[in-house]
Amino acid sequence: MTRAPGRPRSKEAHEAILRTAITLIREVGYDALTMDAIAARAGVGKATVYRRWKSREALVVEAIGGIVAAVPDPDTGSAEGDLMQLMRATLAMYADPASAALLSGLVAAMARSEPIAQAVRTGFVGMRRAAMRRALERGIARGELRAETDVELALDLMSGPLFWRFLVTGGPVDQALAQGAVQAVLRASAPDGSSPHPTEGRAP
Amino acid sequence: MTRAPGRPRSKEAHEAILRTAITLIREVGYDALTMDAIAARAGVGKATVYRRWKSREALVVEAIGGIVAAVPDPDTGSAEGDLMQLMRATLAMYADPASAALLSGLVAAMARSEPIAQAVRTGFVGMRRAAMRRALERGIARGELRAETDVELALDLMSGPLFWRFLVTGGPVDQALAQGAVQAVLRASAPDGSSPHPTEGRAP
DNA sequence: TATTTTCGAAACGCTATCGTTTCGGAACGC
DNA sequence: GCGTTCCGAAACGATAGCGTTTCGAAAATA
Repeated sequence: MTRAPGRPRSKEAHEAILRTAITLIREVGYDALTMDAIAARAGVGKATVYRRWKSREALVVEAIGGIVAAVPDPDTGSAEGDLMQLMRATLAMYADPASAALLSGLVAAMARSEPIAQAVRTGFVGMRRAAMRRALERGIARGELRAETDVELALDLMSGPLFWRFLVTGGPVDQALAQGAVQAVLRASAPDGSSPHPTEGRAP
Repeated sequence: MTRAPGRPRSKEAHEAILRTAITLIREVGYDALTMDAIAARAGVGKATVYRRWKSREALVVEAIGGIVAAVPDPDTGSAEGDLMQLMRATLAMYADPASAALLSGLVAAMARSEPIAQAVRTGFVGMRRAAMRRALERGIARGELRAETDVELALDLMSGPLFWRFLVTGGPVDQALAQGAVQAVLRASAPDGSSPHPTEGRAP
């Protein structure tokens, strides 16, 4: 690895810029995000920003990748227990004003920028999704869910209603909703002849 | 009713402005929507726009109210038939690039403006929701669904996954998804002891 | 006909953001 | 110590949207 001459780029500035970008998306959304504001808030010259990223989009893509939400990876012994624990973590995200604003701010950006859409899908959304997928697959392996279960469909049946209520209907994004979605998936994918075993409630 | 003196306001201009606002939200989204562009495209002076609406937000709220999507109100005799027909209409909306762009353009606006959020909820989203609610309630009256069914939850279990896939995962918003969501609701809300009767498929 | 109001079009001054450039100084390799 | 590169800060000209105002013409009432 050759070492370039001259002063090396400041790691602190780099991280401060990414951190500030996320903070500002939370506060004002993606569309209202300006390079001037990022540089000023990060205590950095604009030239320093443009030296590293050629556009706002490129900066945001990298910043999104840096959001590493703490997603649990539970193994309670039952699909219902695992899924509900993951759903509670998602409820907490929607309940946190900062995270919620970030999400709604990114939705508009996703619709207009494919790179940003991919970053969100493989980033913090993808992490949650992967954890839920593992919980479902363990449930299938245990025989709690049918082997032919459409996992992608099941995932969207659980994540979708929360997102929909949060962004569109404005209805409560609460435990009852999470429970209803999980129960619907468990009942729909229950092995033939098995009776449901609602240990946490029944739904809808 | 007294008649004001002077030249009356042009109904044509009024409607052209509202129509153009919708068209431009589809094309560029809400954030990039400008009064100059609306006036120019509508063939109208900016003063004419500002004479009627004091802000872009007020204009958009009224324009949203004018979107009267043709929502079917089916009565096929079964909850499954009715719901699937409504879901197919929703699929068609997502499949239409114009409507889809409009929806994603409005999501960002809803997050930042409560009047706009209300207009969307009571407007074209509310119409679809009301039709689905009627289908569910007929199903309850017929005994296809339990009387204690949480109708609001059931509605969100069906609408949410489509919205989620469309905006976030980018997965297919197709018949299989609609069917999976409807089947999950029907199974979850089936009366005790009844066997499901999947006439259109099984899911997930 | 006289008066009033709206019409489309254009220009106004103002502010904000863009991406670039310049500046003196600081941090590195050689 | 020298050359190079990056640093934060500031200013640059350009573009764009804001909301308002002005203009002569058109459309209504009285």
